[in-house]
Amino acid sequence: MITSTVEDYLKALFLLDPNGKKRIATGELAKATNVTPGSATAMIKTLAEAGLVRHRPHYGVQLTTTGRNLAVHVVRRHRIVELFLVKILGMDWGEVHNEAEKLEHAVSNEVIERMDALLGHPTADPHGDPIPNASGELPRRSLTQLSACKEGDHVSVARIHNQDTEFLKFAEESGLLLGAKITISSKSDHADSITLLSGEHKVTLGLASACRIEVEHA
Amino acid sequence: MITSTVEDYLKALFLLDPNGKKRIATGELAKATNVTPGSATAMIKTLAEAGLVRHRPHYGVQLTTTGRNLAVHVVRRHRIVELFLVKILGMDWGEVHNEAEKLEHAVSNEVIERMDALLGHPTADPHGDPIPNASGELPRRSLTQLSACKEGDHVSVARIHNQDTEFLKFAEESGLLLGAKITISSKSDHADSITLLSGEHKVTLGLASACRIEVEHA
DNA sequence: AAGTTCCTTTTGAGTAATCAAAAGTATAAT
DNA sequence: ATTATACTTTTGATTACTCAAAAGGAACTT
Repeated sequence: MITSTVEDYLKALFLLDPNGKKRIATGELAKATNVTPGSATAMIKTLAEAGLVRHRPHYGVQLTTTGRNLAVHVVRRHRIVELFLVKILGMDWGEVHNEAEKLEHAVSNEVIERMDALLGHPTADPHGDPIPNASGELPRRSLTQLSACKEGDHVSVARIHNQDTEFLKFAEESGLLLGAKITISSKSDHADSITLLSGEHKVTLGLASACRIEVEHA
Repeated sequence: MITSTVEDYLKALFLLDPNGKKRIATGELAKATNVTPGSATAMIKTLAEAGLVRHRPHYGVQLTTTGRNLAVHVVRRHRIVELFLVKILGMDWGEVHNEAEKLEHAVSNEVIERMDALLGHPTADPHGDPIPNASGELPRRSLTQLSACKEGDHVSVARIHNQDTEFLKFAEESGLLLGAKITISSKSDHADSITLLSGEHKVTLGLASACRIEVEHA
């Protein structure tokens, strides 16, 4: 049986490289799963023995097709649960991530499919992250990082992939909600910041934060 | 931190004796938790060290106040989740038990309270089992075991505490749903059976099954 | 080419749970 | 009082993780 720990490692690998093209370093995986590098090495070995990853020592690790398939379903469960908690139970979008971290390992397929139907087969979770469908395919949208926008651009917020509760609270207060129409008022690579107009709000973000926000050109 | 295994043991002890008056034998606990007696002994020791149970070797084990309190909240989570799965997600009452066995360890208090509110603060789950309130108090109803009814009694089904999916399917097909009005048409202690009328259905049950059904006198 | 740095892997040890089987205890039966 | 039975506890081993710290490998400088 697949343990929830294994699911967490697979999910981490998937999120570090959704396309499965890159090789992931042990240290990267360790950081993503909050364990020491030694623990990651040990787990990589068992994942490789189970045929869930390919590994070449001192080089990197990559999901196999089997591994990716399992991972994508963990992500599906996570995102459907998140949306469910927000839409049906009325929870705050900033607090559902941690909740979903636990539930993604406990909800059955049956429950997920019922939630999915109740939600009308959604394609994105409350943060705008795409929800893989039941076959494990990710819906494709062409989004741009906010940090890559030019002065004068009119765009709408489509995704905020930052799970930090405090940041999400700030984003909400600044009117940076999903679907919000914003205008880039200025951008400075020297100052490492971007300023935008969102309704009546004038917000300045560092580029590090801005690249975690994705937008859609109107 | 309390592991989900510990929660399972506490819950089992609670369900074996909801009033906390009896001493539970190691073997009973082992059977309820599906482990070998040796495993139960080992766990009892760690529970006792954590102050969750009182134990006298070769005599029996009993929940402490702390242990009972934790247990009753596990049961609350379980039953609210069950009702939620049936009422909100439209699942079959026969299949939600196993689902809830996993979810009871994963849902937070926050989620449970929201489910509870959405369901209108229910007092019983889909099997008629009482749902403890947020303070851990069990609602009290005066129910009678179906096996203790006399010929001619008019009663209504209030609780079916048998988690076996097959039995629940049979009960449903026989019209033995919660709230169903039934009449005891005959009872034989020799034949170890009871026959009753439920709508147009005439059903005969063994007393072993009949004592797992509780009824309310009209 | 040698050295330094950074990262990865190995090693050894610990925790939480499990089981099978041996050893021990209490109760009931003779 | 002894024995048998039935249950409980102990023991020793296993699995699935974890960490800290030692050892090893790859790559960049100089």
